[in-house]
Amino acid sequence: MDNKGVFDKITTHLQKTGFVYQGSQIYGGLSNTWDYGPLGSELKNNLQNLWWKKFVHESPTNVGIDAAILMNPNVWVATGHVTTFNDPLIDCKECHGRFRADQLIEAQYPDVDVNGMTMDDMNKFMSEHPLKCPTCGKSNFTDIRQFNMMFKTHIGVTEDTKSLVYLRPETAQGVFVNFANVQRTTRRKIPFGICNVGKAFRNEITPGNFTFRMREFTQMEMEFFCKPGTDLDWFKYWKNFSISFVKSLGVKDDKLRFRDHEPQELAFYSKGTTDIEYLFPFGWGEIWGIADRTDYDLTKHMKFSGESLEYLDPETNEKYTPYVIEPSLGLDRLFLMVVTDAYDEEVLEKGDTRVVMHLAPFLAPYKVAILPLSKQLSKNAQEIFNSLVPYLTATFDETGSIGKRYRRNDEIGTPFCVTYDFDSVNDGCVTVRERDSMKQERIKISELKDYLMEKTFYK
RNA sequence: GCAGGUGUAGUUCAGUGGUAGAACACCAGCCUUCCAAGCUGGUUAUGCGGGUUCGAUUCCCGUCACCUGCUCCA
Repeated sequence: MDNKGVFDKITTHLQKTGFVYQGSQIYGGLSNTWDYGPLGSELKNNLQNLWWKKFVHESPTNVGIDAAILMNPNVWVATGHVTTFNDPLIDCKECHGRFRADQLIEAQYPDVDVNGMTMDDMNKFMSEHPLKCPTCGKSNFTDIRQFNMMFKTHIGVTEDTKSLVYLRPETAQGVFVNFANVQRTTRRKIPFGICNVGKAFRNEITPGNFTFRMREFTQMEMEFFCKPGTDLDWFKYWKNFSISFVKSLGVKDDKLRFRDHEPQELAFYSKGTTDIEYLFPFGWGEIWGIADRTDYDLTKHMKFSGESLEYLDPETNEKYTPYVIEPSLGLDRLFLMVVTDAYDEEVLEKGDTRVVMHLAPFLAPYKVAILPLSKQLSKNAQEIFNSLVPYLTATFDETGSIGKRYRRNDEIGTPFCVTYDFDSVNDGCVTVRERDSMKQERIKISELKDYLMEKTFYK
């Protein structure tokens, strides 16, 4: 089977089993929006909580915040998002190809400095200097149209420019504008990090590959503030910390790699960026970007807000603007990586196949399935279910043969199946069947909770 | 946004200008009682909106979604 076929199977499986649904499905859908179903939302929450545990709870330096999606529009003026990310697009009227005007001018007139040109400048330049279409070679373009990747909306009832606000294109700025608040209220000393999780919105021209590139997505970001000059050491530290977190989720080592950005592809704010990439069926894809953002953001916010965001080192009395290391992670991509890596079709001895999601137990939507061997035993099995759910996510299934119910749970990644049989009534034991090995062992019902919690705990 | 392709049960596929079929899945009952068994019964579909026609799931137009390629991706 080719890679495309594999990815199709995985995305179909996710939709069939209730991990992910197409958005607004009964209305014919809405392009590239996806809803997480009962299983998917559990898995997504698990990933988010583990990240929070590692980066906030277990960290001696870091704290977390939950910043608003809507921000004062001047935030995005300060960061350059309003001006810099207006892509000047033109279409070739002959072959309908679409291009960025600045890139065409730069390529065909290398002596011209396009960075200083406004949209009007470029339109004027094009009328005097014909541009050739790279595809068909003709010179017949539309006027330049601006394309900004930020979603716009309005506060209040009138849709005038005064009330214009943007949906944040990244969660990072919610941290930067709160840098001084957090530092003061938590009495943090540099170095320390602030973590923020939430939705971000980018009006991409072409999203795609299922949930890999969406217009609405969840970012998990940390901004780690450190003294200038120590930034490279911290960059290495958080790069290694991040990759070890990804590896702890149980994905295959040979499908992970670091990729350093070439100098010319670095974002305007970044001194250096490394991506952690995963080998998806459609190719290597970025999961996590670790960037040295220098003092770019704080400096800009000081300039545009007029507020000081400098840090006074209480020991040396030195005053400086901190540098920032940013490990920035797409939760939806982490999710897609985990489920892609876990999906497997096994051929069994009898020649039939089973679909198995080899999810790490601590990630599984359900840690355990409670299965009465017969419907006559449902009442007792239900009591076991009730006793476990305060501690673990569990599911209960009494329909179909026992083998069928094992398969159903294999398909959604449930690591343990507990069968209550006719002997259980007398000996107080149940059969615990493990997903990956298909091995079974008898466990006392009184010890079941501790047994399962131990086996499904993230360390 | 452009070009090409595709839309029929939950899934995979048939089929037709005149009552839309199957397999698997799902539900119920019987049977069975630790890895997709069997029997019986049952639920569920022509993406949406127009047009042509006596009649459209089928032909035409539009729209929406998906796939492939291009453009884009802080």
